[in-house]
Amino acid sequence: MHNIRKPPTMADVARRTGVSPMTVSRAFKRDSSVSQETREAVLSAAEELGYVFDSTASNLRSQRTDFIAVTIPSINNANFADTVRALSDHVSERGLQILLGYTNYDVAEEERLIEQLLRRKPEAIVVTGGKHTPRARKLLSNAGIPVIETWDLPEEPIGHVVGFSNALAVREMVDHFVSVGYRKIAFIGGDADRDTRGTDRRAGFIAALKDHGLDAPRLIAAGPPPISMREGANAMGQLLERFPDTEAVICVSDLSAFGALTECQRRGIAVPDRIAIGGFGDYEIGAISVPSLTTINAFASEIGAKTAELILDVLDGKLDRPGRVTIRPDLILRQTSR
Amino acid sequence: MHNIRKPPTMADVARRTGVSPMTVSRAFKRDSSVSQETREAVLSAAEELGYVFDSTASNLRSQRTDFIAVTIPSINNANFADTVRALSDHVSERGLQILLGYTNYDVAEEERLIEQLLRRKPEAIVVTGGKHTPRARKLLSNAGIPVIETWDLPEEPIGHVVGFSNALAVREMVDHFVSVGYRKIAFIGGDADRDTRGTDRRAGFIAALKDHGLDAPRLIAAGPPPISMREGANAMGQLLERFPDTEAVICVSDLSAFGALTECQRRGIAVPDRIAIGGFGDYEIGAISVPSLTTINAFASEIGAKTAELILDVLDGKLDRPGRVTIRPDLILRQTSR
DNA sequence: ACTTGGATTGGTAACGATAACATGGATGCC
DNA sequence: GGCATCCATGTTATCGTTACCAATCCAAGT
Repeated sequence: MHNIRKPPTMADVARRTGVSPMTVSRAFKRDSSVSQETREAVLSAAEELGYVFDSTASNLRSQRTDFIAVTIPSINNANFADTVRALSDHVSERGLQILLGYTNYDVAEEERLIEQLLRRKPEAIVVTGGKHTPRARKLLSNAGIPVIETWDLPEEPIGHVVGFSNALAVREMVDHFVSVGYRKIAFIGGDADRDTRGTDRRAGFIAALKDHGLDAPRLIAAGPPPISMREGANAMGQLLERFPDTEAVICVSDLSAFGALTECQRRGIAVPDRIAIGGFGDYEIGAISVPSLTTINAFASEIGAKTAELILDVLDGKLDRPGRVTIRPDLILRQTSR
Repeated sequence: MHNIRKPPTMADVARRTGVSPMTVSRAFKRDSSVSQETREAVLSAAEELGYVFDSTASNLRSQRTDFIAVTIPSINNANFADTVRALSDHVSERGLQILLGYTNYDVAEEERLIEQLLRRKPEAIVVTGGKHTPRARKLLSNAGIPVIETWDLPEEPIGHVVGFSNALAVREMVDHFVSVGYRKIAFIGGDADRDTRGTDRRAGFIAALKDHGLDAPRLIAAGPPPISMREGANAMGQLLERFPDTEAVICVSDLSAFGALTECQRRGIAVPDRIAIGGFGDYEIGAISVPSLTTINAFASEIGAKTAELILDVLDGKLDRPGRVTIRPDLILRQTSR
């Protein structure tokens, strides 16, 4: 027996409780001043009526949505997922909710997504990376809310930044590889410029080799991002055929590095004795695989946590100028390299 | 030079274009009847003013949010991510946007999340799994929107269902393992009942063994979910110590199966000659690892796609009674088993 | 010339909550 | 006791868009 009538509103709850709608509204907030007694009466009346608080009305009137908009390249990437989870955990304590979208590693898609997200009037917007279309930059600048760029250190930040230099992180690995004697070092990454962090990593690789007086002819393009295990395996196959004397390879992520490792295993090529492998991102697989992967920990969760902290500070008015949190990635040496 | 004035509204755009606000509203919709000329004039005036459409007002007045609420146990799980991505891709073509939350494998958390999501007035809500608190069930039933339970086949569905039987899927693997001669078969899964799909898989495992006249004493609890690679490796260690004569082990997911595999590799135990391993979920790692993992493909993306289809049909009024889409998981035999 | 009908545009009120201000009563302090 | 203060609650107007209905215009048909 289900009446098909309009769902109850605060006015209905108010009537039933014998108070004004305003009091009902207050009862549903955490901190507003309502007597304990009244609050309980209101809430139980609401429960009886099956009342569900209507955020849409609240959002319009109060000009607050308690949304934090977030864009990531892919929803299916453990690094970004870690960042989002940490971010979500921290801001949800304050009643803020993540509104997530993914760009598929495409700045045009990112622009569309940013526009769509801004229409929802979030309290702040977090974007992954520091490269955007001009219109996206403009939209973000004019949004009138805190903008946080992450996973990168843009030269001209739009607002706040919580990130690290992808190029420098890879350079650290190159430096180490050269210091232990590797000279013929290759890089496996995505095509062209879609994944801007991947592109930065490759650029860092080339620059680092150059500083050691080494050329970088061994660049393997593994296809359009996302570059995952399968692409890594294929790329390793190409590398072994085109440059069989390669001594070490740095991959754009642990996923491709693991794929590359398995290709070596399939071909009976000893890792690291015949070829060393380095990854990026400190994914769980790198710690567990046999042999375990040398990699770079970019502290994905910490990026999320720091971003949350920054957002809360800005919303509390505790920070009036653009914040810049620099994460220092860590080189983790494991079994796939010396 | 940044004026701190109120952001422009449709009224401002209307004034500048020399039309009524109503016409501006129409120009921002896809199909409304406005002349091409007028629409372009409105849109360019909007761009000049830096006008951003305000969904919050639209949502309230039109009583539509174009949100599809989705709950998943963990944001960091490739299976659920695949489902959400497919779902998102299909519904976004119709202007619908995913509003995602995660429950951390906890029904109490799920209840809180469902309540929070429903306040946002989504057009439909998709939940993972078929086990909920009584209050969560009630909230969903009374929400007045389509409810879709996924990744499970609940006995008493709340509304629509797009899923499969976790127990039957595992049974298929058990049947195969028995048919090729394994008898001493173990199961690695999470503690107790938090991950209800994991629990169903274990129950299916026990029931299947029983039907073959076999006992199931080899149940290894790998800790609270999520059970990932590390937990799988630890559990395999326990298994090898407590039941060294085990011939095969079925793991609650490919992640734990891979962890288990690596533990064998570390201990020099031959897979599958000394012990066979089966996983669940057909994660990429299972196809790439050496040896590759025998697993069950539950068609995560297809669940998302079918869910999207179902939602669109219901919203279009093409489906008036509860839909039930049953996915048939596929046993994939690879190198970790006969 | 006059009606008919489709296409385009406008006017008005309303969605359901809450910000801002007001009020009545209890409490505290000198 | 008198006045300031605080607490709990009420009143009114409003957030920005769009549903609903009305009006206008022009082309086509009789």
